[in-house]
Amino acid sequence: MTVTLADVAAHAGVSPATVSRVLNGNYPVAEATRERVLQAVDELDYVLNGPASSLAAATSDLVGILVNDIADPFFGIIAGAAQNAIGACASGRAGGEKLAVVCNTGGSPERELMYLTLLQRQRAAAVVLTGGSYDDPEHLAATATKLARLSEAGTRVVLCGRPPVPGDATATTLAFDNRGGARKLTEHLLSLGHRRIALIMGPERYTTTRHRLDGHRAALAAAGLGDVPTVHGLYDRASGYEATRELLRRAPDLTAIVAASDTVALGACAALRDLGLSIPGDVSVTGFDDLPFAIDASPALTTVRLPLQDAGRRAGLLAMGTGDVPAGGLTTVEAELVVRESTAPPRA
Amino acid sequence: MTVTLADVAAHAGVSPATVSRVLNGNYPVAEATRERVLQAVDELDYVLNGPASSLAAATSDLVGILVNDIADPFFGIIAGAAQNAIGACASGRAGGEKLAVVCNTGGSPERELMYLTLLQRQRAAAVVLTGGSYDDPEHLAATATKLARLSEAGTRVVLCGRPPVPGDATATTLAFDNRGGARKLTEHLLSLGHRRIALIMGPERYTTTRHRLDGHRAALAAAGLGDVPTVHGLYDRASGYEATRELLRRAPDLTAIVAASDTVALGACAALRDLGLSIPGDVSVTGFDDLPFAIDASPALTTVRLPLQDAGRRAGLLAMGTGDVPAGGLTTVEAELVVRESTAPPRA
DNA sequence: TTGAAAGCGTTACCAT
DNA sequence: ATGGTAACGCTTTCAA
Repeated sequence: MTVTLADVAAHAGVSPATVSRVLNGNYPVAEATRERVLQAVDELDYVLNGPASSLAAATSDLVGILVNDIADPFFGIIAGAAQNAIGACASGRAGGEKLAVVCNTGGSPERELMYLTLLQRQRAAAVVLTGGSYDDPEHLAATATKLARLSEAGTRVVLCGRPPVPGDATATTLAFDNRGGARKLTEHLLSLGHRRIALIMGPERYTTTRHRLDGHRAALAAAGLGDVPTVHGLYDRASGYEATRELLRRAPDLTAIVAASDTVALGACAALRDLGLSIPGDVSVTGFDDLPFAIDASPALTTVRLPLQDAGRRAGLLAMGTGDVPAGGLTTVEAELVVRESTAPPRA
Repeated sequence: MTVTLADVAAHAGVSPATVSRVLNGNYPVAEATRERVLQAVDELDYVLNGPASSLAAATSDLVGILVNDIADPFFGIIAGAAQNAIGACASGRAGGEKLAVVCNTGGSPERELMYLTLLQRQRAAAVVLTGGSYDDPEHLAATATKLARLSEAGTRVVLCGRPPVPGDATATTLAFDNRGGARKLTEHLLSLGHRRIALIMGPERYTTTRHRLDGHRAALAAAGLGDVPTVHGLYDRASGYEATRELLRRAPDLTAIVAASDTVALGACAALRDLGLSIPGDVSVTGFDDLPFAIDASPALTTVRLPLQDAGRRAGLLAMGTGDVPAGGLTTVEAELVVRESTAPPRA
C-alpha cells in the first residue's frame, strides 16, 4: 500500500540500511549511491514513517512550545520566533527539519501538564515553556516532576520567561527580569510627575505577577508613596476593561494606569473610551505600544520585538542544543514592561 | 530503563495484550483486571510510547492546525477555538486525548508544504488549514496533491476559511464568504455617506484578496463609483502603516480606509496618528473593533468572537469526525469583515 | 475474557 | 562504503 523504506531500497538496488543512511545523512555514503537513492525516493514519492523512525531511534523531531494564550500576540511573537529559530536548525534527521508546534494551555495548570504528558508520550525532542506559571506548591511540584521525567528521557527543556524550577539544573532558563522591569517602569512614570498611579495586575498567584508587584512597590516606596489602587485580573482584554472601570470608581483622580500586558491595556483603553475620557489627557495607560498616546510608535515596536525575537531565537537554539549558550547558562533580558514605556504627560 | 507496557503487564500479572486493551478502551476487559492494570500503570508511572503505538496502529493522535501568522490574534482565536474543540473530543479513556498543535507557516507556500509533509510523516490524525492561500497554479497543484496523499493515508483534512481544493471531495470545508462580506462592508460605508474610500488589501495573489476585491468593486460599481485608490501589502501592521501613508499621499481627501484585517488596521491607525490626523474626524478606518471610533466596542467583540469560535469548534469536530456536520457538508459563515463594521461618521 | 505471537517500518550494531 | 539483521514497544488477529 504505502511506500516503505524497503521499497525504496529495492528500487535503488541497495539495502534498507543504506537508504536510511542517505536519508539521515549521518554516515558517509558514496555520492553515486546517494543520488540513486534520492532518485528512487523521488520516483516513488516516498515519505519517511515518523513513528517507526522515532521508535527505532528512541527520539522524535517534534518540539513543543507551550504558551498561556495563543490569541495573545505577546505569545504569538515569542512562539513565532522560537519556531523560526528551531526551523533554522537544519541538523539531524531526514531533511533535518524539526516539527516545531505550539500548544495552547490557556493558562490552565492541568492543560499544561496534559500537554507535557502528551509530548512525553511522543518522545519530543524538546519542550519550551513560556510565560509565568501558577504559583501553587502542588502544581509546581507536579510540573517539576514531569519536567524531570522529560529530561531523563532525553527531552530538552527550555524555560522562556518563566522562573527556574527549584531543584533542577538540566533545564535551560531564559529569565525575564520582571521585578527590575516593573521597578523601572514605575520610576519612569514617577519621573514624569505622576503621583496618582494605579495597577492592573495579572492573577494574584502567578509568579510574574508577584515579581512585578515587588518591583512596583519598591519604586513607589522609594518615592515615598505607599500602596496604590491595585486590581488583579486575567491577562486578557476583558480584565483590562473591567479593572479600569473598577479603578476609576475607586479613585477618579488617577493620572496613570499600568496594565499587565498589551492585551490588558487594550481593554483599559476601551474602558476609558466608554467612560468618555480621552487619551492622553485625562488618564494615561502604560503597557501598550500601539495606542494613540505612544509617542514613538514605530521605534517602540522595534524595541519590543528585537529582544523578544532574540529571546525566542536563543530559546530555540538552546532547545536544539546547537549552541550559543551564554557562559552563565542563564540569560536575563529586559522585562517586557520596560520596553513599552509610554511618555504620555501627566494631567497637570 | 524506561517503563514499557510489558513491565506494566508483568506488574499486574496479565499479558501485554490486556494492558493495551485497557489503555485503549476498545475491547471489553473484566472490571477487576482493568483496575489492577490501571493501578500498575499508576504505580510504575507508565507513559505510553507514542511512536510505537502509532507505528503499530498506523495512526497517531496528532492534529496539526496550520496558520499564516501566529502573531496575529485573528489566527490565534481560530487556532485556540479549534484546539479547544479537539481537546473536548475526549473519545476514549486515559488515552483518548488528541495532541492538537499549531504550526506557523508565516504565509509561505513552501513552509506550508513542509509542515504538511512533516505531519504526513507523523501520520497525523488530522490537519486543519486556516486562512487564504497563495493563488499560484503550481503551488495550488502541489498542495492539492499533498492533501490527496494525506487523505489516502487516513489523515482527515479540514479547510477553515480557505477555498475548497478543486478536484477534492474528501476535505471538509468551512468557507468564509469573503466576497459577500466585502460587499456588505463597502455598502455600509457608502450608506454612511462616504464617497472617497480607499482599500488596503492583502497580497495580490491571495485567494482571499481576490474575493474581497470582487466584493468591494461590486458595491462601488452599484453606487456608480469606479475604482478607488488601492494598495496591496502583507497582512501585518507594517503594511497597514506604509499603505496608509501611501494612500494619503495619493489622495489626501480620503474619508474612509478599509483595512484587510485587524492587524493591518492597527498599522493604519498608527500612520494616521503620526500624520497628525485624529480618529475619528479626519479619516475613518474600518476593520478593527478595538479602536476609539468603534461605537459598540464590547458587543462588537462578542459579535466577532462567537462566529469565529463557532467556526473553530465545528472545524475541530469535523476534524475528529465526531459529528454535527451540517447537512450540506459545507458551512458558510459571515466574513470576518462583516462583523467588524465601523459606524464612524464621514467627515462632512 | 484473556494470552500468544506475528508484524508495523526504522535504526544501529556488527560484519564484510 | 555497504549489507544483514536484531531490536524498538505496541497493536491486533487468532486461539483458547
